[in-house]
Amino acid sequence: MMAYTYDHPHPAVTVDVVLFTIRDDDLKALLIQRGQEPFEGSWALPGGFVGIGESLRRAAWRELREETGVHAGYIEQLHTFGRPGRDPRERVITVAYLALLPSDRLEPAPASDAKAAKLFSLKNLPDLAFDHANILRRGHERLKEKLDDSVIALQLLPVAFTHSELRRVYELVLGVTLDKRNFRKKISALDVIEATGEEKRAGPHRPAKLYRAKNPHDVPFR
Amino acid sequence: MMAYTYDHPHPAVTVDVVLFTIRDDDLKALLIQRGQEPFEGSWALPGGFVGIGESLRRAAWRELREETGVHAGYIEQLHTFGRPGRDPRERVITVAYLALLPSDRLEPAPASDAKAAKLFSLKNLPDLAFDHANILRRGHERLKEKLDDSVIALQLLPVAFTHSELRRVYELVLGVTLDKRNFRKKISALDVIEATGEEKRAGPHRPAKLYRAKNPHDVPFR
DNA sequence: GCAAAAGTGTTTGAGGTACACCCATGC
DNA sequence: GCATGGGTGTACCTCAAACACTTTTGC
Repeated sequence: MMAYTYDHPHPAVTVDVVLFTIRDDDLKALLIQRGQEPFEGSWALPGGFVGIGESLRRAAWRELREETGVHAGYIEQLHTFGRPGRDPRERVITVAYLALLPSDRLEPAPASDAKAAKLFSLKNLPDLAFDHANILRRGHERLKEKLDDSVIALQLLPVAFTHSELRRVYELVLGVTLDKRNFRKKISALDVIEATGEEKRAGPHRPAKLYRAKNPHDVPFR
Repeated sequence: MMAYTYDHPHPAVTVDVVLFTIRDDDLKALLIQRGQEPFEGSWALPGGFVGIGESLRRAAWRELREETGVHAGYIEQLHTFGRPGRDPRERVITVAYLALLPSDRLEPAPASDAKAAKLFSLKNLPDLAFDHANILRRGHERLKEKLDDSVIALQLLPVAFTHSELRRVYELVLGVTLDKRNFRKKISALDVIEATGEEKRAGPHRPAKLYRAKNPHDVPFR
């Protein structure tokens, strides 16, 4: 067993990932069931220790992949949580990340030291380990803030999507209902999507036009 | 000499503080001159290692005080910077804080392992150690963002201030000039300041009414 | 009296909100 | 033919931006 020695005490540094997606007409967060103490068996955010030569963002991306099989699309730093005592083992400072992924690119597959990886509706969350409930809440708040002044909603949709689907993202994240016509006007003013020319038939009603992001920069890592 | 041993490598965790104030009709940042390697003699943000049982915010506040003699008023977490190699000694992850203080409550007094502590105009910054130039830039960006949708500007003013002084804070931080009448209307709509009844005489012109924050919560730690 | 900043309203344009009907389809 | 969601336009209101003159003082 290797040992690492320092002349002053060092906290441990972890990353944790709040990943949101939309599935079954619901905003969901990806959680894992811990396979180790502390909090063995509890649900928690995917995350883990930062490698000593690894960037924080890369660690977040790696831990998410290792514990859930999910390759994050969009990912941004959220906040750093370091209250002494938040981890019963030792002083642990965690850098939280917010990640978004369209449901069609997400199939949880528990691995590493997770017993299970599952999507949970925000309306029906289990108790979470550590201070993860708080981190998740902050992730949701950040997502709401960003939705208003950016095209981040495209990160939660497949490559081609209908206007209704886009509007539904806003409604689910913000927890409101939006006027169809006003929403079209707003999106049109942003000038960030364009019709693909295709249509989507989905039931006994007029088919919906499909759209895509105009600027590939709005949908990185795709 | 004590030694601290762990079974996997731990990065060091520091805090760094971007403190802004307004002095001599200019937006200034507080910097220290390093008294130790690495970057001995270089200018840098005040900051240092987080105590093993100390919260991040408290560490930021303490390091600022120890290195510059300044007791921060407003302080909020900015971002965490952890690129491997940003510190030549070892892996160091730093949690940056944004702090604001009215000039009348700030008298830099170098201490601890700083050779000097001084305010620098943002227009005339020296080269900075580590990635501190980048952190400082992010601090300024955050300050600009927050100015628009909060009453944070009050953190940069003395208890009583004139309308012109308040407007000048916005102008200096945002780097624009603002219309006197429109600005009054905007502030009035926010409903966060009230006249003290006093006036300020400052030269061969009509005296200006003095104002203060209505809600003490807008000026915490004062 | 003159120089200097304080103080004060109105007009205009843009953007957000409220609101109702026809269209194309599957069954 | 009917139920279902897709698609469209107008009126109103609020807020941001442009813009000029009078007031009070120190010298």
